[in-house]
Amino acid sequence: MGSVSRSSVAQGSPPVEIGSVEGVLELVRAQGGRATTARRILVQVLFDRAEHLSAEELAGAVQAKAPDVHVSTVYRNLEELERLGVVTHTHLGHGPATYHLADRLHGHLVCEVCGTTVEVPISVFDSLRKQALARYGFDVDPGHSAVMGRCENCREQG
Amino acid sequence: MGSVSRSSVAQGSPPVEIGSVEGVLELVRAQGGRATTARRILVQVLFDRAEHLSAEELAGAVQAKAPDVHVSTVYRNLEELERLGVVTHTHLGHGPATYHLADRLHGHLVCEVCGTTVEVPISVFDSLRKQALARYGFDVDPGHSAVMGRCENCREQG
DNA sequence: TTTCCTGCAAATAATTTGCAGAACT
DNA sequence: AGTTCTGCAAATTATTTGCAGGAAA
Repeated sequence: MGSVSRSSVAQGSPPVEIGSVEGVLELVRAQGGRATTARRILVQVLFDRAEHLSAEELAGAVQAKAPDVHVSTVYRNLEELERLGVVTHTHLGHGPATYHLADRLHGHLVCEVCGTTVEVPISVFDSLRKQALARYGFDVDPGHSAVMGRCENCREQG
Repeated sequence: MGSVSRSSVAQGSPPVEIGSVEGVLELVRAQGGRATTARRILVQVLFDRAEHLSAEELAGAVQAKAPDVHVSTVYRNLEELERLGVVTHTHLGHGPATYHLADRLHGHLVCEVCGTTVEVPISVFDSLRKQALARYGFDVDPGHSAVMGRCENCREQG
């Protein structure tokens, strides 16, 4: 137990550190992938901006640094990063899917009136999770879920 | 208690009975809407088939009776019926939105592997609901929500 | 120099909208 | 008759895919 990635064994490959841009790129390389400019900038953006961003928005942010990067490239990279467990996406009701780093795990409460997303700790899903597993054999993935309803603001108005 | 819609009062307008096709159409008329063929068949289909159906699938079912009804008409009618509180829709992860009668209220567990939807009583959401309200002022709408995860089958395989 | 990646264009899927004519009331 | 609805075509939005050239390893 203890340090998972620090110990340097004789001539083993260096530990993969997933908490940094270069760490993620190393992981990509370890899987036979390559550290391209588009990829590096996308990962950088994901680290810099913690919000829920759509592929389109991510593309915009990437294009601020490298104007030629196409949305389709962003989609392909997001897919790849998701396969590696670095990124997670969520379907928030209407609108496009949103993406963020997998380590920032949380549930989503999405207002069906104004669209605002409230991030909540996954512990809020504990009871639901337990019941779903016991009664339906269903293993809830809170980070991938969007629960609809009305946010405080809209509740006061409506 | 008992019959909600049977009593015939002196000369008041007849009570709107929402539990039948004609009842729904009456409600539509009461709002200035019209009882068209497309509308009637769509409502019929919604009563007959309790499953989660996409607009496309509903259109298909309607077209079995009236071949010329267009998907866009189905979309427009679903929107209208939703406004009247007769129909509810849910976004189930990927894929199209699905629709069903509002009285069949339940939550949805959607398998992120095979796409299967498990319907669960909204009581499964009680704890989540209570916490969301107390801690975030957020009023969860369980019937509109899709919680992602893995169904029993896919859990056994993966 | 080999394989992976990218940009671009075009395809696909889901939904929405404009419009002129058809159908309810 | 007057307004609401409908079918169709075309526009929109989100995402995926084929391909030929460009770039990491």
